[in-house]
Amino acid sequence: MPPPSNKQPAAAGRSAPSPLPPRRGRVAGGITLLEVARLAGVSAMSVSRALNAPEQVSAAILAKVRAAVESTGYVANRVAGSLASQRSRLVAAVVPSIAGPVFQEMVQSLIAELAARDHQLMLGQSGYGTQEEDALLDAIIGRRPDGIVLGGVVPSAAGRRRLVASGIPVVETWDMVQDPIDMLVGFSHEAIATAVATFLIERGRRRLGFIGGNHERAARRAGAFVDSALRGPARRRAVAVQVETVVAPATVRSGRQALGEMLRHQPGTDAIFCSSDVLALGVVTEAAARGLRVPQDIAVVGFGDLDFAADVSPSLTTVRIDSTRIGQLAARFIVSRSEGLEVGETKVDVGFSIVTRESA
Amino acid sequence: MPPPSNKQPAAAGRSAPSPLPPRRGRVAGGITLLEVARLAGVSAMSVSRALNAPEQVSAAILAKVRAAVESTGYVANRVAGSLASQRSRLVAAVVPSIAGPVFQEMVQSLIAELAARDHQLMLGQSGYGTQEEDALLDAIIGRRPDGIVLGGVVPSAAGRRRLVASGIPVVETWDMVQDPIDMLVGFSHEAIATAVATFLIERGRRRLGFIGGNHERAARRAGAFVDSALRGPARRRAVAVQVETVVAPATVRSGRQALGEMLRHQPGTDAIFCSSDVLALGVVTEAAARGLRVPQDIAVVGFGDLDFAADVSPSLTTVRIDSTRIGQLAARFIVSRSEGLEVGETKVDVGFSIVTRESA
DNA sequence: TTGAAAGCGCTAACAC
DNA sequence: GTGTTAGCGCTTTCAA
Repeated sequence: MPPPSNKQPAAAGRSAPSPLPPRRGRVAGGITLLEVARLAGVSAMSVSRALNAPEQVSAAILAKVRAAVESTGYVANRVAGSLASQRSRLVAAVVPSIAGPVFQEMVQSLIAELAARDHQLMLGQSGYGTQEEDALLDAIIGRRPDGIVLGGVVPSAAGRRRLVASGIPVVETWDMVQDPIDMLVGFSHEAIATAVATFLIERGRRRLGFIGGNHERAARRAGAFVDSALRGPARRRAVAVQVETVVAPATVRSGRQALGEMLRHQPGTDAIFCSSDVLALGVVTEAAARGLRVPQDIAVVGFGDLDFAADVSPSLTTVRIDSTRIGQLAARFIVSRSEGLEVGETKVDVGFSIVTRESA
Repeated sequence: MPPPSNKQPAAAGRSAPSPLPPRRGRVAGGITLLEVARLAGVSAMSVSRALNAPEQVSAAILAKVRAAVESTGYVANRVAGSLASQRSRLVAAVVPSIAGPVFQEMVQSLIAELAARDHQLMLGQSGYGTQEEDALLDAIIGRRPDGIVLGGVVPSAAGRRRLVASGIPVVETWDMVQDPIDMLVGFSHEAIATAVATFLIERGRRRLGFIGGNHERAARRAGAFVDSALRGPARRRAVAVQVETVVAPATVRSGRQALGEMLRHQPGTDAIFCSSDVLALGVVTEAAARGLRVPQDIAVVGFGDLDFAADVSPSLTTVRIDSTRIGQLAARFIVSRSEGLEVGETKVDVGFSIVTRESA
């Protein structure tokens, strides 16, 4: 034996020059797979299999392992599992804010659908500026989630590049963008705006208004709304369209104020499309306060079909999106992808519907 | 060179009897710390330090590492980091549902506060029965988060035991329970119910009503409300109190229906305390539909001070909780704990206030 | 079906 | 300040 002999029999070491101190103390931690294996009198691998693929294991081993797990209260460390298997069973979602009820339903269905497939959701909020958003994306990528769901978030060019480079499956939602990063589940803001404009014009409205948040999605909707309102034969188009912008997140209050602005800028407005039911509720409330009758004097269309839309007075005509389906599809796409399954078409337009109620 | 020469220079091997096959193929993965280190011409540890504790590293190395990171687009793998350091920088939160806007504000502030301290939030939804909830807790424990925040969730005895056994810091919120698992940030449902009952009685109301969800928190509030309404000298107490229960989650519709029930069971009810502003909005709406004036004929008090409370008509008198503060404190407690800092008092009552507006 | 070995990518501990 | 070593707790791969 050459120079300094190895003092530590159990540990491996290069054959060559190293002092090899005794056990270096790392913190203990809880019960591990190995301990369960010893207790059950089987190998670690058998425990792992019993837990993750019970069908590959004999009944005898299964019973022993289950008993050992039961008696120790062992809960497998998924951090270690993730590192070894390169699958985290974690999915990240980024939304502008969970405050607006718009993304709630999607997040909820994401959580539920993922839980059913033994995955968990990590939730991030963007909407604090590009800088922070890119940092958030890095924090997410660092966790190597099995997928990333973007809810109404348009990443910066740099963010987009990192996303692509990471190789992590991405599902963009809410918006049928032209050139998706990867997968896509959404609907067309333009199509909605066009449909609502047509809806209002067909009902004889001619002085239209749009109230939306100061973000890109609303802006796109506004543009399409104006365009389609002013298009077509003279008898089938608006004579005026006005757009008002409110600071996101939209509130009932900002809706009330926006109606004031709208009427100041465009007196005689006889129909308003709001980019959120919350805004619409504000508009309806303010209209009542001003002695305007809804829908006789002014028609109001909201967006989201939130839970209160049907039950306020007057009930709200609104655009309904099946957000639950969006969440489900996003979850399924990601889980399937990470299980190596072929998923068919991964660009899905879930469409929308106009729910006609009293306000329009 | 002795027997089977080591074919693989980079890997260690026991000195003794093992066949040592060649490289066993694991999937490649992306760029690793080691590659960045090679590129920068420094050790892996220096890269790790440059990234996590730049103050411990010389400017020269820092620059080299930064350049290498920049050029490769390297994003450190936190799964590996978590396993090695026993700190996941992940915090889990469990709420009954993010659909009810009640927990939204807390979750939002949790996310924000955690992000500011370089932690992420994992979100779970309970409220699918004890079975599922315990499974959810195990899924969470398996990820070894740095902390678990329980929002209005009362774990089963078994769940509680596993939580304690896991050694993971737990913050219970929303409710000043008697015997917390670990840390606690909340308020007293009883104190609120008592305060509201007193508030209404002092304003001359005598036939009180309570409308709440069919869950334990609301039940506690209902009990305390009834108790304190019927306590005290005859001239300062209610002559009747009626409790109506709605299926959670509360909606405007269920509030409307509940008012109907209330008036059927207890005609002449002149004040109602709702366990959510959403219910209160329903009650107010239904009252208007029935020709009852609010607050003259019937006073309504809500709970939550949701964004619309001040802006609907009539504006809602309601109980306000500083949920943002709850989220902040919960995040701070957990992060401090996982950094080994002493946190002082970890049972905090954040209190509440009654916001008086038109409806009462 | 079961087990042994190696290693996922990082950081704690220690030595220099 | 910087590098070396071992190992976090699991799963993949391969061999029996």
